Amino acid sequence: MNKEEMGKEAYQAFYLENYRHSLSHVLAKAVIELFGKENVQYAIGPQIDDGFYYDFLLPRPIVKEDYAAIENKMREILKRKENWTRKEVSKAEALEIFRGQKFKTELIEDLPEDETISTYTTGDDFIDLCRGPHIENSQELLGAAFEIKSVSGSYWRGDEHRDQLQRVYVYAFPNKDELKAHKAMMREAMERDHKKLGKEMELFMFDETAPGMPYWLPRGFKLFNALLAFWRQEHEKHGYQEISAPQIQKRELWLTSGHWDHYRDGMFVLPAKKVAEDGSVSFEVDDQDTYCVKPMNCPNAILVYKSKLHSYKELPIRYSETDVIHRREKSGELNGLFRVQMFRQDDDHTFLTEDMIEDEISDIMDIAKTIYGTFGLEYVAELSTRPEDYMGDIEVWNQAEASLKRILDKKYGEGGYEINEGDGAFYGPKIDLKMRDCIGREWQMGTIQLDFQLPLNFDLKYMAADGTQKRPVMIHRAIFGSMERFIGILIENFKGRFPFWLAPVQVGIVPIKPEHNEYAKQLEKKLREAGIRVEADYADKNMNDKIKTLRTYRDPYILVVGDKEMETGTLAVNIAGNKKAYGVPVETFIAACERMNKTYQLELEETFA
RNA sequence: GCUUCCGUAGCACAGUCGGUAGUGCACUUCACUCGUAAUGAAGGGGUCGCCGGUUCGAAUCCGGCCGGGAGCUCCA
Repeated sequence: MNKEEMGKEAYQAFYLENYRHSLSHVLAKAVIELFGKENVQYAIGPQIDDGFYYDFLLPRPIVKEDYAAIENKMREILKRKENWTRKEVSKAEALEIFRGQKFKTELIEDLPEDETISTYTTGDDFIDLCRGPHIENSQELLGAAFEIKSVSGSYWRGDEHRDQLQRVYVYAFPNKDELKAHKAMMREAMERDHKKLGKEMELFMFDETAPGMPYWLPRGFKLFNALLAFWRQEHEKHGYQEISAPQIQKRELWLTSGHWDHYRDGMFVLPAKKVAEDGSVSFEVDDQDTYCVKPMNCPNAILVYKSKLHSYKELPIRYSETDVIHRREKSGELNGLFRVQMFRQDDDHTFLTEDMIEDEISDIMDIAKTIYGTFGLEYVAELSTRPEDYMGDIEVWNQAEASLKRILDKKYGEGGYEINEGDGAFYGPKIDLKMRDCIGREWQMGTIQLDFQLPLNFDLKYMAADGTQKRPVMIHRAIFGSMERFIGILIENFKGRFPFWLAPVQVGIVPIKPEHNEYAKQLEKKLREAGIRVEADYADKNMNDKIKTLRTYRDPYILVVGDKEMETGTLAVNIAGNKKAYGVPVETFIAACERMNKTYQLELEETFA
């Protein structure tokens, strides 16, 4: 195919892939030349969004000091201007060519007997198993810009029980400018890092004694509460009722729910205290007195549902819950607020009849649209179907999956969503909502899960119109997913400059001299009475110091008050730490703040007319 | 859990060849009373993550553990 037939964009994408993929062969060749062919088992080397990687099994770890040598070797190879030749071989021939290369051998063995196997030879000493296509001569890559990004571990075929390989990640772009732009983007992402901003803005912290369990600091908790208040307001409109329930419960409950069997590794368990006859004390997991810290809210919502008999007329019943939950994670998986062991879901469990499912899920999607839209976030739906370790009747699963597909087809059009086969929860299929932040990263947030299993385990019922008792269906759902993770995403998405309504403290006041304190106090009072989160610095110190601190906190507005303001009753407003507006009447400013709090608008107002 | 890197004052970091610690910001005090990101001076603050080993001597070398980052696997 050529440029004309493919169209410009497709051609560029093809070319980029071809470049990256070909460069990955060059990386493998370089590593082999540096380490010696007999010492290298090379696995696979695909292209990725910003370059490519290649997995190797090597006699020693590759360290940073090796990067330059590898890059130089790659450049040296390109300068040889070697020809790349494609050759089709039989399975037997392929096995012979890659004798001694266990990963290649395994790949070949897994191919069907009649598959056409192609190899690419670069120069006269390097051959790789590859579908292609590739460049024809190394000189085509001479202009390409590449740089080793990092080296890390990865499992052969993603299986943690198999060989752990060293994965060499390389940035690769057609030219230096694009590489430079990409690195600038990476730096931008680093600057947005919520762990860095969270510390700077005093939003949250961690302590070694509680790994993965965030402490919300005063400023951070103001933000947290503002977010939750918004969430509550939206859900109230849709008939949600909030409950709160015990944090720990006897093991018995988790046996009934199935979590003890399916989720035990993820639970913090409190063993029972045993006192022997000789007075010695031990702790054991037993049937009676062992408690589990809740990893999920569902069983409690069910107990609340079960506390009385419900009529079909009451359904759907929606019990929402934002209690703290705890989940044990493997040590290497924790990551700031993105992956924690203690968090709050914006959870809900809805009890309803089968024929209500479609309307209900449609309603949940409307809520999601409103809420994500408030933050300006784009999102896509992803359907996850029956996993291997599923519980329950396969027929029920099939029906549930079919109905979810129907809803998604209706909402987003056929093919307007993704399907993730086998990735559902053990109790039912689910729809996940994934968003993209303003620098293009994808996050899993909301989830909507159908559950036919728990109503069965807990023998749930409702009184149907015909006077018989029937079993309700359950929906687990969350829009933010976890409040903690969502706030982490928001910090990075907004780079700490939150929309006004969400900012921890919305207005900071800086009196220039102590004699302006009295006026500043009146102003502070006025703002607070208007429902605006405000702080003022009355310390006897240089006004520049005060401004600096409030800018670090990223208060949306900083009001500097001095003689002029006192005389005229107006304000000097520092907007987002950057622009300035002078002579703003106090009432006008307050009205703007109240408006932003009411409408949840994204943009910070800059003119106060 | 695995691979790899890291852990020095509240924060950001320096610390050579092993000889019991420094800088900047922040904090405290004094002076300055200031118009939008660093006023000046003085001062306080550290069992160098924890435990053990090597050594006359360990922030430094070795081992284990705890915590953190980047990935893998898993997940909200």
